[in-house]
Amino acid sequence: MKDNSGFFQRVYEVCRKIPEGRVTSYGAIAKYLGAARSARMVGWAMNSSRNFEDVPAHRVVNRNGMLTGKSHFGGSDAMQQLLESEGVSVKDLQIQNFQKYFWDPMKEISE
DNA sequence: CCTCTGACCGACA
DNA sequence: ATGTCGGCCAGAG
Repeated sequence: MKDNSGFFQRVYEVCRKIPEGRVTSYGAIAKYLGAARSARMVGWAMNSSRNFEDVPAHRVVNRNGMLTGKSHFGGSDAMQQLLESEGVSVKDLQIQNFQKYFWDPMKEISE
């Protein structure tokens, strides 16, 4: 529904819709975009997202609730700190009650 | 222009 | 249950 023909732009859009204190997985976003097998690119899109501050990549983790991309946040626990700051419990790069904080774009975003 | 890799996920042995 | 492999799109060399 946008002239953004790029796959990345769609990922950014969904990420921006992620509510504060909520997290989602790469696969969920990819699935929402209709490319569950392209989950790898979702994470990669996030890498490029560092050019766009509007994209909270720290709210995006892998399917296990693990902060796999934490290493890309400057090498520090910035990602974990951000999540905890939003009320998300994180232990050793792993989100506690991940299912509870999980935010599914497919369910929340119904267009 | 061609090749390879990348913050993943799911299937198969 | 654990380990390995393939797959998708896009950008960099």
